[in-house]
Amino acid sequence: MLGFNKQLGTFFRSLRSSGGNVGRKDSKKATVTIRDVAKASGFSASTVSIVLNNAPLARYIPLPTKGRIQKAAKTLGYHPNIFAKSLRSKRNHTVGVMLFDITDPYCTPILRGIENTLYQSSYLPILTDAHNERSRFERYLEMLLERRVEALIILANWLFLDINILSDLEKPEIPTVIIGRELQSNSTSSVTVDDEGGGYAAVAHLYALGHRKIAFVRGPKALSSSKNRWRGVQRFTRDTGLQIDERLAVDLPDQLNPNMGVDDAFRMTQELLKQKRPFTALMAYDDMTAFGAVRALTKAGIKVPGNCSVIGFDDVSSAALFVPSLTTVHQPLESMGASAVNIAIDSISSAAENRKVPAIHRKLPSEIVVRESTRAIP
Amino acid sequence: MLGFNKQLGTFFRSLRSSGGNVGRKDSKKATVTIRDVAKASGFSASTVSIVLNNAPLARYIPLPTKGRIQKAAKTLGYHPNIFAKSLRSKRNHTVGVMLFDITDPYCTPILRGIENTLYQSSYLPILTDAHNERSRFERYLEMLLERRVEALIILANWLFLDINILSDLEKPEIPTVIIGRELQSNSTSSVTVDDEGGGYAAVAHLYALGHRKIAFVRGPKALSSSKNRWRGVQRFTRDTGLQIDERLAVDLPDQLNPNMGVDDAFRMTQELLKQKRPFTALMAYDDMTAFGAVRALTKAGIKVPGNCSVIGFDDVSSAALFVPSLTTVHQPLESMGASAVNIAIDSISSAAENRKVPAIHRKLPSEIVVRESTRAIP
DNA sequence: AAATTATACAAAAACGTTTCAATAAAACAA
DNA sequence: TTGTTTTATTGAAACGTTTTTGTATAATTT
Repeated sequence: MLGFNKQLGTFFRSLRSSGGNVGRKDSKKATVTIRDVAKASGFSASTVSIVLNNAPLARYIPLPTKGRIQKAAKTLGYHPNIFAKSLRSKRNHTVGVMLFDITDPYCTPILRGIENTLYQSSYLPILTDAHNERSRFERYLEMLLERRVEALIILANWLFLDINILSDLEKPEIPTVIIGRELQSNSTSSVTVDDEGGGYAAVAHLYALGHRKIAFVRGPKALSSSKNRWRGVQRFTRDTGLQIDERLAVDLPDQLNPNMGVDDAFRMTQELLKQKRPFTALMAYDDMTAFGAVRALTKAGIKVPGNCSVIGFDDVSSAALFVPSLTTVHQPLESMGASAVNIAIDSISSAAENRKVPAIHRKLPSEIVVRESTRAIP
Repeated sequence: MLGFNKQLGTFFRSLRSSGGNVGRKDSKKATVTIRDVAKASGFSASTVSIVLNNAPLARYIPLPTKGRIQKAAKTLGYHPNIFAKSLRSKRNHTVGVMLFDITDPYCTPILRGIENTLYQSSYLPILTDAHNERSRFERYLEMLLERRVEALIILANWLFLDINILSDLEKPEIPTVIIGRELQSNSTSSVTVDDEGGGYAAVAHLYALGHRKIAFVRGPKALSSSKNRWRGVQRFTRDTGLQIDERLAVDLPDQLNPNMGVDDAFRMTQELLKQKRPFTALMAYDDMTAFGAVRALTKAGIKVPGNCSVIGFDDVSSAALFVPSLTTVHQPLESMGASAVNIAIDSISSAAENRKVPAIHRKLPSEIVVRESTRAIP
């Protein structure tokens, strides 16, 4: 606490534009530079740089010298100018994080994972949000590349990712990892969750509770996660012989706003109910969809989970708060963010050493978390 | 779509490390610099710089010259090196955004507002998240200052802000605006919402619906927003003579995790119920608190809003999705973010012109949004 | 004793900009 | 004509680092 004030105090002073270094010749200098430290310590700027960065040559510098330099740097409140540093080293310890829609609750935990892991390596994220607009994505991509971020982490949430964007990403020679969308590319890494396994586990859960008449509100057809989750369901039906009534399976419309998913799901569920085909459980594409479905069911006088079980996917933070709290397939979002950062940082250092490493594709397991919205058939 | 590929294509090429500029002498250059443009266009680097930046001197440069330089820059795919640029100009079009907990749903819309407004001015945010840890905040503060961000925007969500942090912020000579906490400081600007007015409106809404026996789950005592909202309630009681039973007013414990607010509220509401003092409405500190309260009420067999109305505060995105959807006091979060950025950018340009302007303190009105969780007394 | 190697430091050359001061030509005024 | 201003362009000096190369001195080996 106290140490902070002292430490940062001198830092601020050193950044201040009023003359910090008294007693020097004309002394109207704004910041304290490496040369100031050199003069104060009695060594040259080169030596100071070598000592302060622990460069290879620092091996030859005796301890007393190091000590004096470090002391001088500290008392002067020296902080290297990051622009000059980057200009030389071409590195800036910054990565670009590109979201497609920060409004999507799916983002937040991933962001937390990204930030936390970056922090451990003293990297800082520059955040951009494409608002689901392609042109905005491109603009941001350009801005980030101009800034020479050392890596790119792209959050492909709820994204109708067309092939072109992928190919655009191949061009820049900068480590890139995309979260939530697997590419067969060997220049862009990816971190995904096992959607198919999750879909399988979700129906399996309902099945185990005795449900046989199950309705499905699938995600938009264009979404790869939607396809994969459904593939898991189909695999389960093959494995067990469970019959799916296709008339009880509807698709959310292709649509850019993830939060509209709730309203869409609400409507689709109402239409499902209009058909008067009984079902005892409903599997939703994701949690937002599930929220919409529960709302429709409740409004129709169908109790959840009393008369109908509902299962979601994602485990967004509000899933646990919902009444009834939502049984769902948990995605390890924070880990995904962490994973992406680890891949990115590894790539950065590989590139720094001129080692070529192929793209990494990591698929994390999902895990079902049972809460109140599903119940065994009486 | 097509234009993009062409544009960015040359950009990528220009950043590539394989020799981009063929035909030059030894031609193993990694990037295309301003001198390349100079040679290609037949003018000097100075002129190129002046033209491309529209510097004051550009006034004297005839159009044909400008044209040739711009063409050369474009065909070469020249993009100025931002480090060199910043090294000279001491500006980098970057602001630091410091959150105290990104997990707090209150953050997201503000972040959206910040990002969107920055985008308009071609600024980019560096995102940090203190995880409610003081030491982490300090570390991040130092990192951001080292990077010479041009301004600081601090999101004081659910923060037990001690005086020291405030005073620390006074030191750096960099425009700073804090969201969610008003300071009397005249060096740090602030953007807040009218908590007192919101508290007043909330209780007024319940009163108008006929409720007279109202329970309160107040926020942690240390939180200024908690105090201010309660002050609004008290003002209302003075204005109307409404009686508040102090035994029906409880406080959330001081605690760092905003999402734990739900559990805390759940417990506190249960204890409220144990007292067996009847109440027909409950006003919660914020939406999270309200979620916890609804859960406790529902569990105790008390229907919301049938037997008890509940009102929240904040209007986080899940408030509308909740069943029943939550009546709450809407904070213009996105506008708050936008407002903060506008203040910050204004301050930056004032500082650039050596104009001293005092800190700005903006207080935005809140607005009640009526949904399902409140109902008139029969 | 001479030759070699290890140690300890510094000078200078980048890195890619922007900007100030200088220059030269052209235009204008006296 | 000469002197002054305006227009058009440039060389060179920063900006603050890091890194390479060079040069002493000291330590070690032959």
